[in-house]
Amino acid sequence: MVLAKKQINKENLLSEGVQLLMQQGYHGTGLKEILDAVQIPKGSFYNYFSSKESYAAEVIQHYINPFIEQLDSHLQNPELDALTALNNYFNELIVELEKAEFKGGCLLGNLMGEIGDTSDLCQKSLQLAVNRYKDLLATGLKKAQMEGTARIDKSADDMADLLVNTWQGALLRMKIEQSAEPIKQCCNDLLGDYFRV
Amino acid sequence: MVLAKKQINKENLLSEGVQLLMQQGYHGTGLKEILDAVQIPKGSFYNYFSSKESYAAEVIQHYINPFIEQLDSHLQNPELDALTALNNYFNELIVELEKAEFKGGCLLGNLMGEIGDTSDLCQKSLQLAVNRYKDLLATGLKKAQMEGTARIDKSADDMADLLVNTWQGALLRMKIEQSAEPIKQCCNDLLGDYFRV
DNA sequence: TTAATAAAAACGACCAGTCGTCTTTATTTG
DNA sequence: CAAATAAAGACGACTGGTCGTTTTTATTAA
Repeated sequence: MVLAKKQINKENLLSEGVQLLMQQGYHGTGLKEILDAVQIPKGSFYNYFSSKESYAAEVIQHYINPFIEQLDSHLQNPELDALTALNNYFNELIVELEKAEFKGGCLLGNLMGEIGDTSDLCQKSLQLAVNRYKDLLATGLKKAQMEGTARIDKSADDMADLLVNTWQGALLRMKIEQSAEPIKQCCNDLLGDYFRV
Repeated sequence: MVLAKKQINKENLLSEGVQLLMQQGYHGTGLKEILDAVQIPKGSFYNYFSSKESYAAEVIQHYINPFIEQLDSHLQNPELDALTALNNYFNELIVELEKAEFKGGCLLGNLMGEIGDTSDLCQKSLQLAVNRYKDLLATGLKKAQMEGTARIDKSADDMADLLVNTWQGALLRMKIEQSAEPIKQCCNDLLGDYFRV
């Protein structure tokens, strides 16, 4: 009961952190703003997290998990080949980003740029999150290779890296152009062309 | 004399801003830190700039100019074909980034992620800077197409977009991996493979 | 002397983090 | 089982310090 409430509070803090840190950045978001949003007193924050920095490190993991699950469920679909599944997954992301009117983008990309080389704690969390995500993409691409839809003269891991990086860069462009064109072009160029046999 | 000094002060503020904003971000850098570094009193800042935001917008332009000049001089080299010139230019960048031990990365990428969708002023400045840079890349790729080294079934402009975006994403990865491998792979995959005939 | 520029001082708002205190739960003792 | 004690959690007020910006004073140039 009490333990449950603590879990809920922590979960709420993490969820709100995902939104606020993604939209306003690490230094652009004060603890007060987060705590007000979830109605938790200032003094209670440090019962849940040891510092703002370690909080952000946890927010990063909390952010990436749903994406991994979503991507995985697409890849698990037995009716689709892996390359189509990847395409469908990214198209879903694009719809979401259009719905959000291109605000925020990706928490990982934003924090990599802002504090990726200044906060040790967050750097490690970002490494872990990005690599977990990249590995799943590589698994999908490997499957596409075995299905004969993806080229085999490049390793699935290298293609996954390229896809992650281009996607991140395209999200940055999306933010300043306020347009879905960069992220659509990313999918067309890589999934629709370069990765194909 | 006075006008000249004012110009020098402003120039120093912009140069220092490039370094600090790139390494610590917009919200992570206080005006005091910048002013202390160039030894200009805090009260004098608003004699040079109307706000921190408009200052950052000017810093962005001040940042990109040398890159455009550097890239342009490579492309102007009459002894090299354009694709080789582009490769040489990016290899120079990689050397610089290794020398800096992967700290900072690119001011444009970092600020796109942090404030690219929250500051109108900086968003416009980022648009201008990125597009000026991208257009020059497209010019180089167009030249490579005419020289027969780059594929012509994709427009030079689209390839330039892809190159900019992948480069930006690779820089983010570089920051958290503390390695030049992502940016090297970007060059290998695009300039060394995908863009070639 | 007047106008323009520079810089000092001060502004309220906000920052991450800590404090002592109070309440609730867990453990020990009779 | 109950009472006493200990530990843990929750909490708002407050810390010193910094934020970007404005107002006021001092200096310079015309």
